[in-house]
Amino acid sequence: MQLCRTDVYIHVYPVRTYSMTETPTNLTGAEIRKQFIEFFEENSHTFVPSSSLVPKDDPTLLFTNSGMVQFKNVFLGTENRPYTRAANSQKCMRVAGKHNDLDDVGRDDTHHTFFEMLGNWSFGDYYKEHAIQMAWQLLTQVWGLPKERLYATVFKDVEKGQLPQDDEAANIWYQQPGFHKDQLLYLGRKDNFWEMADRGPCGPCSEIHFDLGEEFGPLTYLDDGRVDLDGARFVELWNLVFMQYNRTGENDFEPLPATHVDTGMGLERIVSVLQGVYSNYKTDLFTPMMDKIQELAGHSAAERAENNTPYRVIADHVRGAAFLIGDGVLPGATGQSYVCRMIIRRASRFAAKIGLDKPFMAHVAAVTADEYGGHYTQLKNNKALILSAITAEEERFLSTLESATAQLGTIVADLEAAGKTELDGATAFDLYSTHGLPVEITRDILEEHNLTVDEVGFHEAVLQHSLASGKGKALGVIDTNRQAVFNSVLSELVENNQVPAEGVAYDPYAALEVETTLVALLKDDVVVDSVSVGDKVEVVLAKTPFYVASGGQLSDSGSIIPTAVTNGAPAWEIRITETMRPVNGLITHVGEVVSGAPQTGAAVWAVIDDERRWDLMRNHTATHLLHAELQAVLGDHVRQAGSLVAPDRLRFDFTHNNMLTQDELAQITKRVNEAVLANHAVDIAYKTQDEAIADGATALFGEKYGDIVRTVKIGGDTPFSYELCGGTHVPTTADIGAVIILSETSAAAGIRRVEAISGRRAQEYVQSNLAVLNSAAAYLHTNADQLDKKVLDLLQERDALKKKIAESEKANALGQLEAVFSKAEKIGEAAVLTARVEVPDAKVLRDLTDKFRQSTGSGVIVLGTVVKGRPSLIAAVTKDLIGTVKAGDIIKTIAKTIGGGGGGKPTMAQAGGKDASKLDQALQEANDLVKGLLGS
RNA sequence: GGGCCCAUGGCGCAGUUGGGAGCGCGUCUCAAUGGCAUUGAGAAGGUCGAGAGUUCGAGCCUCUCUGGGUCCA
Repeated sequence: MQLCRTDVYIHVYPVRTYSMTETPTNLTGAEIRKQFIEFFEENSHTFVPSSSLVPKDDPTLLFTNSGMVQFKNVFLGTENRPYTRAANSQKCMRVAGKHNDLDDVGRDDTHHTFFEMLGNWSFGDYYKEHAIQMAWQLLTQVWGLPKERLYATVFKDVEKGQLPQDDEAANIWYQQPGFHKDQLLYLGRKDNFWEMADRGPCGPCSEIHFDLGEEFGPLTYLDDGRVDLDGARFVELWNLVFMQYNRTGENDFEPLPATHVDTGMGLERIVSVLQGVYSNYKTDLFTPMMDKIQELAGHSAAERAENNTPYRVIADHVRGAAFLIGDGVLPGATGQSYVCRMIIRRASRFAAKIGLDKPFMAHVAAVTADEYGGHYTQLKNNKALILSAITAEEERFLSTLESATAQLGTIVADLEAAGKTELDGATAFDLYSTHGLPVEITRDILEEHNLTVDEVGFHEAVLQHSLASGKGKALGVIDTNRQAVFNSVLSELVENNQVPAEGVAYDPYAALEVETTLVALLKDDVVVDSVSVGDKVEVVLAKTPFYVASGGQLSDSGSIIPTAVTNGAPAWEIRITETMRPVNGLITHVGEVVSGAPQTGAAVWAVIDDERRWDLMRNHTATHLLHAELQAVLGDHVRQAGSLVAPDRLRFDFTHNNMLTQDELAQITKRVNEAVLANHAVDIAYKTQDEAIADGATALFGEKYGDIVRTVKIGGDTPFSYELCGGTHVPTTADIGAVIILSETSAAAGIRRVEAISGRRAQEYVQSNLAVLNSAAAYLHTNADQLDKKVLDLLQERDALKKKIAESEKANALGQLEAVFSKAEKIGEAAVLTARVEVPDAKVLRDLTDKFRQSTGSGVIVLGTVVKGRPSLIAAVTKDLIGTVKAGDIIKTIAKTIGGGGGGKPTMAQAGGKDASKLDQALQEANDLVKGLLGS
């Protein structure tokens, strides 16, 4: 298997002459990318397609930020690939975390959010000599870069003097044909030593720098007389990393069993050098988008030149957003999705500066998709989605701005009314953090009113907000200690031959129980030999039938019991609730010891809960049917955007802009159930990724494909569902039973969510709902199919009766009032009435007081009643009297008498209490009180 | 993962130490005009996101949850 060659064949391309300023190459960016890959293919490298921008199974990274990300586990020794030499052009994103270039984008010619990194790799194959040799040949012979302008750096441990200086690399450089020996420099750890993390594989590196020439200024020199490569006239082209150590401690470097090469060269940069344009944005990687922006803005060449920054920002960000959406990252509020939103909004802001204040980016994104779709097919395949998602985000941003701007409008009015000239920082920040109004826009609007923002206060608010947010654990970051524990567990097990070199044997597709060995036990992340009842543990087995949650399907649950039987029963049992893959190659079973004392080394049965597993399989296959029928009924724009396969339900998110109609839902349900009844075989096959895609299998977003993929096909030779999928499925579709869609909702902008049940749950659901329906029909003396009409009739009847009762009660109460009106006394001009009435609720009491106030020009009324055993009081005063007597005051006083409280406005107040027997007393008090007030 | 904001009729919104659920647009009916645009009069339409709590009383206060917005990680 090992493809270890010592005689490196270097393919010789025809020599190309090249002179920097006079005749730059006419190669396009796409051709340069292609030549890079072909050059290394000719040198026995395997072309490995770029992995997704979203690193799978790597919670420490938000985005793929260099070419080696997809090979990380190969370097760590936990993953094997069928090749030892690889080359690719990797999609990268640097907008978050340690590498964050966002604020620099647009200000200069070299920074990007999204970029491509060319690289070649050796996994225990060739080393320094051939890596340098091939790099030199590609740059000088194939691409014809002038040798006198190329500088190389190698490692010297100037900081600590601990590691040997890399004379080996230096000597190789000296041997390269035409290399200028005085153009080699030794640099320290900061520049020329590469580490993946604090611990792990690392080694010296060698960088190749290019001298742009005199027009970028004179050569500058360091104190010791060496040329300063950080000077303005140099660009770093290529970094060759030579991995040879495993760092095990602060000062401990052990030699790796095999040495590796990892190189990286920014595509945009090498293209700008080869095309002789000195700005990444002037290469043909960007000019088509820049031209489109100019066309949309209607600018002249001079206007375009004046607005270089907005042009660069828009071109970069739209390109980045297109690639993100192509990899399934839609604009949203968290994680990667937020970054996608952020760059679209940032572009929108800069677009406004050049008059593009309506959604327009889809036109630019279309150019990106066309230009890059040849090499990156996901751009071509998802073009419609990319365009619609970008437009939707622009629209959302514009409407957010509109409502936030309106809010700022009232704030401005208040400021001006108060005669202030400055908006406080907290408010400015609140407009941003709560309502999404960027502070730049706030400043612009304030400026129009000759107002300013308190910048100091604003920055303080930013800091506080960031501090408050940082306290929460960052998204899914596994702490490195835990990872180290699991890595050492795995390597020890492999070393002792307790698990195979490629890790724990994983086969969730065959038997539901297997006989194996318990090879490790962990409690609180510490390896232990035995555990006891009640302990929460993690169990490692040599092989496992337990499914590890992935692709939306949840883990299996089950038991681990010893094969040895004591007194007719297993000596112990561990209940497993979840399985995990903390590091590649290692699978842990998370659970609790329910009996006995399990020990490492025991021969065991690993037994899955089979009914639950069948529920999962039914729901997973049902998900595939649903996906296929959604696409068939709604159209080809339907793409999976998330999926949950649980034992009791399935949830499927997909891209679609409108709510589904009842008709569509009915049709989809019908078709899915027809597919179930047709009893199609579910065919599982393993093939290469290329074969599967060529065969018509649906590749989902964000999948990291190995070289061999698992395909799930339903419908025989003319399949209607054909997906790449690692999940577990029923053998034939009739095993699913009925599929019932329970709900259809919105999951996010442009994404609908369907929830459904199948199998046992569907059966229970139908049975229990039918029971309810039938008993309801029986109560109403009708049949189930007439029930809805009957209920409607009853509701109408009920409403009519309620209305009638309310009217008659009100009439009755008014009648009472007329009867008590006569009891009203005259105190001066004012009529005073306190009375007890019988009414159904407090609302009628209010109606009565209204009636009183309407019929007497001036007066005070206090009414009392008892509703459901509790006393209730109301007082009302006509407006002319509220200077003398206030309804609220009366109520507050007399409410105490009935053991309650109350209040209200001067004209009307209410109270409730507990002691109904004191109601008459309270009314008498009210009468005395009012007379007293009016009399005085 | 954390901070803040929002949720009231079909839509857009108001609702002021807790005490009458309202406005505009739209819908329906009637009238004016030969008809339409339109105008006038009237009507229907709301579990105030869900649940719990405090209170005599909650759209309003407290807590939990759900959905949406927004920023930070």
